[in-house]
Amino acid sequence: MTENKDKNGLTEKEFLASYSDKGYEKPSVSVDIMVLSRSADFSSLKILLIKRGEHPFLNCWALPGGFIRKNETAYQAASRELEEETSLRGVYLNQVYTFTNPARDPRSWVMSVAYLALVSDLASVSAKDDAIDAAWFDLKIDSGKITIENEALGVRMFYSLETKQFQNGKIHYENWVAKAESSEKLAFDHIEIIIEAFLKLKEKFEHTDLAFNMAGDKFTLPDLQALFELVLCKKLYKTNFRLLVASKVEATGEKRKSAISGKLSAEYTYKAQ
Amino acid sequence: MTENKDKNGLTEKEFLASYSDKGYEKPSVSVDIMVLSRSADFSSLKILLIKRGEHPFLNCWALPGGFIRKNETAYQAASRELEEETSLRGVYLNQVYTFTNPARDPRSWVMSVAYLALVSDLASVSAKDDAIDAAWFDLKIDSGKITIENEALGVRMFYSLETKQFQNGKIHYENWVAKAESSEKLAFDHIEIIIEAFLKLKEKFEHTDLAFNMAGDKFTLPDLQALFELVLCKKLYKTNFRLLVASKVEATGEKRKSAISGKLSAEYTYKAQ
DNA sequence: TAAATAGTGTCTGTGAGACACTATTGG
DNA sequence: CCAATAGTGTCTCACAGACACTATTTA
Repeated sequence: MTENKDKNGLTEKEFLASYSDKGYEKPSVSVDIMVLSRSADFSSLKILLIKRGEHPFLNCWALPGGFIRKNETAYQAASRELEEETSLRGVYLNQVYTFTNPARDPRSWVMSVAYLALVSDLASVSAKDDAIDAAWFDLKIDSGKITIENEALGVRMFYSLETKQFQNGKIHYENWVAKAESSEKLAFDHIEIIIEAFLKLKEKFEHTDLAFNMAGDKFTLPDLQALFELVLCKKLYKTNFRLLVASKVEATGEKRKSAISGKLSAEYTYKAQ
Repeated sequence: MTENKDKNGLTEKEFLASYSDKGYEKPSVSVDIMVLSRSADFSSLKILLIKRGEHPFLNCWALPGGFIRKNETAYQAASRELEEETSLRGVYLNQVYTFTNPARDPRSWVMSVAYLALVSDLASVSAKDDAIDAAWFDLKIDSGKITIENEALGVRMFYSLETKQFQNGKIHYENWVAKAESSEKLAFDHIEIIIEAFLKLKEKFEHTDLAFNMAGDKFTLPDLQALFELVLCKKLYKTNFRLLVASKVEATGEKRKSAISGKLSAEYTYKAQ
């Protein structure tokens, strides 16, 4: 194979030496990261947003992210940006979807590889670099609407969701399309990224151990259940829930106050299979 | 917002007019498509490969695909390439994963957005453009190995699979890593794309209606079951299988020979919910 | 006529969904 | 002491897994 010559009589080595891709127009490729956590009392989901200091979408809130550099993978870029902007390391980080609408960035042709990061402790973040204007927002996604707000900052963004039918081959799908209802809006197509990442999270939450990336090292079962209910957007039955997680948790022997109720509960840790 | 000026005193309009991204090095972005079908008698999965006529990987077999153009989405690019290379239109086509290893293409920095396409009829493809050297290969993925072969062409590619442990946040995963065991190999990292796409297909096959994109307009239940067994890599029980698909199919009233056994069976069509 | 396959009946175990109940504890 | 919550028992229903059996038909 390596000895084969192409129609111009070049070997692979010769071809590569002479190869140039200067002729083609190319896109920029960025990563955008949905960093998701929960409030200390397990009463709401939290999403990390960064205030843009530059055009376009100057002063708008946006997902953290940045451009992929020449000698790194998208994962490495997401990991690097996450550490630069939040000092977070070693957290759950996974590719969600790649957004390629050529009109998604008014500057130029920019694609974005979306990532989802899960964090258990809010405090581990905002410390670092105060030059960057970052803040945790409450994220509420329920039937028909998305609310993203930070009361202390007086910011509230509100989207309504329509279900839109479409078809792929023989399969009929329903998808959510968000429409901004507030004057403040997220930058770019970041609301779409949030929807996609949240759907993926929901899908995996019941059948994998994702929850334990958001629960903290030690937790009570009432608190863990509250977390599941936040993500799955529905009430769970205590008995069924405890059966579900029974094989994945281990009692520490300690008792402590549930964040959610202030009553004493047994304390557990995650037990990897 | 649109009236705000940035630190250089520019409005968004002025900023965009002066914006240039010429300074940054950018990757090329391609789409690669795993086109999957089945043999007429439902006895094996078929994958469409194209013989490369250029360096690198000259004369190697590769997934169909090509570069994304400036004013299209990745989906449109995949759709266009699929039609150009196979004349297929309107088939199931879905994004799988984005591969970004900077070393995946020896020419230069090339990312690839992988797509999975499902096709019910082999014949609908190879007709078109005979300048392109395209062929259907048998695809067998079972415990520990992948075989991709076309007996008529005398081509057989063989990979062994190792399960590799890795960790993401608190979650421990197992992933498959393929190692080529034959002299002929697929181009680029296409074996990884095949693995990823096949895993995604398996995941969705039982819980969505993907199967009906590969079954054909009319089919018998024994044939449909054979298809499920090919994709899920395991034998199914007739009773349970028929219960599973009962609500998704509708008898046409006709009887016909099962492709798999040559015996008369009732004929069904897909009934979308 | 025999071997193979289409098609149906039914038993099992598992897990989600749903209540009811007791034990404990903070206010 | 009472209201709220931790924790447990158990019933139901849907469904996957597993056999056994009858009906049909090709070879």
